[in-house]
Amino acid sequence: MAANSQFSMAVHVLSMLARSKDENLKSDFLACSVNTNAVVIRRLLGQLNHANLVVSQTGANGGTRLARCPDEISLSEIYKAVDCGGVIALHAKAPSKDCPVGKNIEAVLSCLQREIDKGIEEKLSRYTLQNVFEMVEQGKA
Amino acid sequence: MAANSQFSMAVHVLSMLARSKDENLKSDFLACSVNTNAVVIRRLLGQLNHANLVVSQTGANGGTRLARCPDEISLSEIYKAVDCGGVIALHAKAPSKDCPVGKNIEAVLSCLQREIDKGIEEKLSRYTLQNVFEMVEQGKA
DNA sequence: CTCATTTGTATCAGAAGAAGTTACAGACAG
DNA sequence: CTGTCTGTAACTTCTTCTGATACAAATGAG
Repeated sequence: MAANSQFSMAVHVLSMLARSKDENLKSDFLACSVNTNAVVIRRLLGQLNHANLVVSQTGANGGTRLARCPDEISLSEIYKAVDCGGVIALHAKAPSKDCPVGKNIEAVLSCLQREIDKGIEEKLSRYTLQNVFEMVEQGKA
Repeated sequence: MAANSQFSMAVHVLSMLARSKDENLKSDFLACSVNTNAVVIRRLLGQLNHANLVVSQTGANGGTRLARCPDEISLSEIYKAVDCGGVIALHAKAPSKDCPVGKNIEAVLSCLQREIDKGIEEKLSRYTLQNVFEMVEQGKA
């Protein structure tokens, strides 16, 4: 299970919130649709809240709703909100510094990583939550 | 430790092989530079061999060398050779089919995933192993 | 032919990280 | 005040990657 199923969950949850515009949705209800635990959802919502994508409310009749209109939320914002740690993971353990390749490879790779991440965000920024929501509603990708 | 440190290791190892053109390198030696275990390297080389990027030889004086010139190996080939399972992981457990969003979200997400992967591969295909090798040699990314 | 070397795999133990669970304090509507 | 929710902490699985040991098969050297 990769670290970035977070992104999938986030888009799922946000689509649900987009669907019920101004109504507060409860973590329990969301968890049911995503087929996971309510606490997992709350942890995720915490990240989305931190990124100012959603607003939560405690207490009776509490729950969560979008902080903005769905067409003002780009997928790249969602991607950045959940920390899904890049495409290319650098070496787990640092390579040998005694080797001419090992000494420099990390710098080259992290440069490449930045460029790829930039590309992903550029691509994701073309879609809004509204777009996704509409695709889901039409039952067609 | 993400699944795609495989890609980093692969680029590292292939750079080493590019460096010592026609000489067979042993998994033990490579493991030392990458700072990992020889078996891990052999597992990785197995994938690269399967993708026709390297050629291995058993027995005394055995080892591994590139199957092609470094300027004929693009990074996107390396990316595809190691199975680093895409940027967006789909839901771990399938979402609820009773929910209008849960029912369709996976199709939309996997469509998005394909598009992003295509973008990554397009970006990676601009670089060859030769390019990386040169950057490493110059000690500059 | 025999032997030392090296890959290719299988298998298992350990580490790390994510997900699921339980529990409870704090906020808030009625 | 009471019942309902969120936010968070703490703990237990579960899964996946890595590391390690072992050994058969290949192969070059003597």
